[in-house]
Amino acid sequence: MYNHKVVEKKWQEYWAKNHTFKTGNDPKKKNYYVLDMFPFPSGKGLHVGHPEGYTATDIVARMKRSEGYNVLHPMGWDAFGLPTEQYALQTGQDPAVVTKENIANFKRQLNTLGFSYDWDREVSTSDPKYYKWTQWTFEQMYKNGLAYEAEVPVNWSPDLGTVVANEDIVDGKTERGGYPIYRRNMKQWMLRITKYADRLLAGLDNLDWPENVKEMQRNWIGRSVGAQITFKIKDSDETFDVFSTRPDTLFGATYAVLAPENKLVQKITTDGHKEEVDAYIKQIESKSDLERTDLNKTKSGVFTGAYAINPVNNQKIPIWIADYVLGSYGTGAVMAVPAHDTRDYEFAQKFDLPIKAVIKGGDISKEAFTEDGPHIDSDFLNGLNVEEAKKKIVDWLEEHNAGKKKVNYKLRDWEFSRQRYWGEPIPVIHWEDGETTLVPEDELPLVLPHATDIKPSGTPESPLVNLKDWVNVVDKNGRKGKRETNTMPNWAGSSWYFLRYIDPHNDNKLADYELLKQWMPVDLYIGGAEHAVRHLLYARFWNMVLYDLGVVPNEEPFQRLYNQGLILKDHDKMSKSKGNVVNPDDVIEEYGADSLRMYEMFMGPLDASIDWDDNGPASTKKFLDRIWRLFVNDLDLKAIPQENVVEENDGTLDKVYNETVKKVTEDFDALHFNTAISQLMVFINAAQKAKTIPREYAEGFMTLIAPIAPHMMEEIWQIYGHDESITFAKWPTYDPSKLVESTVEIMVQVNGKLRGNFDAPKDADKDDLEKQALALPHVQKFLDGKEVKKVIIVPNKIVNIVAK
RNA sequence: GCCCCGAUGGCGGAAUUGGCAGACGCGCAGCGUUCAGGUCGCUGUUUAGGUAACUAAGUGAAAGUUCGAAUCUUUUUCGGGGCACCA
Repeated sequence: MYNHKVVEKKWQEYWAKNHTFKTGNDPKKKNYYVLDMFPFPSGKGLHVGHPEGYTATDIVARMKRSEGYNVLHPMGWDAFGLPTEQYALQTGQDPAVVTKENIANFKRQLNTLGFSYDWDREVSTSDPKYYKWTQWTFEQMYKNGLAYEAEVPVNWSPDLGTVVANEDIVDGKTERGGYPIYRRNMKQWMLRITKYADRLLAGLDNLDWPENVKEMQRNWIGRSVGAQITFKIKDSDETFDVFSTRPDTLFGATYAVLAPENKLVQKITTDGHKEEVDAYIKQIESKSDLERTDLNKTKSGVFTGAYAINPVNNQKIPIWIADYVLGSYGTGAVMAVPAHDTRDYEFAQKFDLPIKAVIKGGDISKEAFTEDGPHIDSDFLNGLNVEEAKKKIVDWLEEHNAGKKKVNYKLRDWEFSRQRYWGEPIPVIHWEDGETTLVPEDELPLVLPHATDIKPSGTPESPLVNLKDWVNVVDKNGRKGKRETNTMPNWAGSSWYFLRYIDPHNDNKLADYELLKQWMPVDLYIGGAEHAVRHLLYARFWNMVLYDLGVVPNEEPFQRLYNQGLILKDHDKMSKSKGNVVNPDDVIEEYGADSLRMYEMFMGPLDASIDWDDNGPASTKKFLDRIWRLFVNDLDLKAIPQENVVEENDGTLDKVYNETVKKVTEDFDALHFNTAISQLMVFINAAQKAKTIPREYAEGFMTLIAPIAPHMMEEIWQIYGHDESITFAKWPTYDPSKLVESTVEIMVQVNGKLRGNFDAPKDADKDDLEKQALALPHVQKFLDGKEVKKVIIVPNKIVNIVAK
């Protein structure tokens, strides 16, 4: 009887000992790079969601090896990060030690699943040999003006003791922990990702990615085209710019609004309104972002007492401040056209500001009219529709030096500083004379010093500030300086790990250019949809920067991307607090890794979120046991092939075998594992009924299913007398001539309803088919008393008789 | 509020181009094996009527296009995901 505990261990040891999955480098073969999103090694270990994507890539990797490719299938660790630091803090441990333990546990678990990783290429983002190159890339960015320090409004989380990036905020709260965030001005390291906005947008078009992920990135980048318009302030030399996608409505601007944080506010507010304005600003500042959005269910704002001059008609319009105008987008100021913008309309209604229609259509006594129509009351724009008017007004603005065409993005520069300990030190020194320099390249890596007190400082400094010996430096001229104490976010290390796998031990370069050229871009990248924006946008940006530096050969790193779905329990996400977590260790113990792998692939489409069925692994185990009994005769001393597996082929299984080879090959390539497995079951059902099974077909079947259930297939392969691992067994091919039969079944319909069928030779004459169909007694019954109007014949499929 | 995706038996899901709806598996029922249970093998399983052949209905709902619709079009309901004052 098959014992998964013994056999799986046996082959896992065999693969490790023989380095079976060492990346091939045969120049005669083509290369294939199949990549998993590497995990964050948390203390909880793997849950059953991890193996889903990992099994999918493993199947593809094993299939490609069999098809004769050099395959790169690596694994590593996204090892820096806040959760480890918090856990270490709570339990009084060193994050480095915790990380090491967690990695060991993850690696053990991955190995019990039988994944075919090339462990000689393992990387960890917290390894100084690795983050040397994270720091090196940062320095290149700094030298090229892509990394800079700035006093910017940031998302401060007092609970996490650090700022977080815009990308890390969900529903106004931190993505990790769900803590409130507050706007606060802080000096931060920033990466100029906005410079790449257009390329990040354009590059999406040629990628084989899920459409929704592309759409999310497009929305995140948020490109919009409009005009920047300059307004003068009445009785003042000051001016301000607004951005608008609807410059054509300029004649309908009846007031202007500045963001409360706009610096101009203090300058222009008149004495009579100062108190009110200051009170409003103060109220806004004390609220978290979430409260601010709640607050804004109804509009709020105050008048500054100042007026702006509309450049197109020299009318004076009041300037208000309101927090529905964001300081961080566009120019932090808008011209308000209440007649044709719903937000401005709501505001004008509340504060009784004038509403002036400049486009015909709609009823502005009820709501804003935002659709297209001819312009009215707009001087030289009258009669034009929106598109024409936009062009004309931009020309006019440029002619009169009052504005210009402008493209704006929602994307903002990447906030790159974290006030925490467990991350890559930013390799920068601030000198007493105000100069800022990089740590020289030949001194990299700048190693994160060991620290015992890693409590967040609650200030813009990280816990590193307490390590005086490390922080304080003196140069050769006796000039004193302090090291940057902020660390990088853990998105840094994960933005380029796929490059390091290609040349993981290189001490002189991030990776060898020639090797990168051989392997990049990644052919297939599978991971969770939660990384649709952040990781995938950062990684594309990082790779583009390296591309511009001539370090990597491709602008886009991931050619084909796929998101696996979630595995649910009782129609809900698995989580410790709900107590519905399934541990893969338990499933492997009871049913074996092969059964778990197969079940997760058989559940349904890879990208669907599906409920975990507790007896799912039992059902795939049952199927695997059937395969074992069909092919293997267990004798007391030794297992041998079953005697009905023979050298001769009686032809019974020709069709189903060739169909199986075709369907499984195509389905694996398309990542349709659930239907591939059902076809493998169809073959076994047929083989079980057959008197004999040709050895060629038996072994071909083993090769097809080995990527899903590698342990058992290695064992059977060995029983069938092979000395080598099934890993490199040649992938079977099919004979198309065996797929078609000489006779086909023709379905007969009367008025579209199925009434009978008959067998006919393939590609039979249409007239014959019609005659035979009409002659069927059952069909005759339905034609009784009716006149045949028309007969439609689909060759080799259907005859439809239309009768009345 | 806006954008995207989806809805098929008791359950998970199959169904190239519009052409036999429900592959494959789970579950359930019956029979055999077994002292018994489990395993294993066989049979049945969309619903209604009928011993059966067969008939009728049937892919969230309503309408449409077509000889023919799970598949295409329109409207609508529900579910999931994303964005959310982005001017």
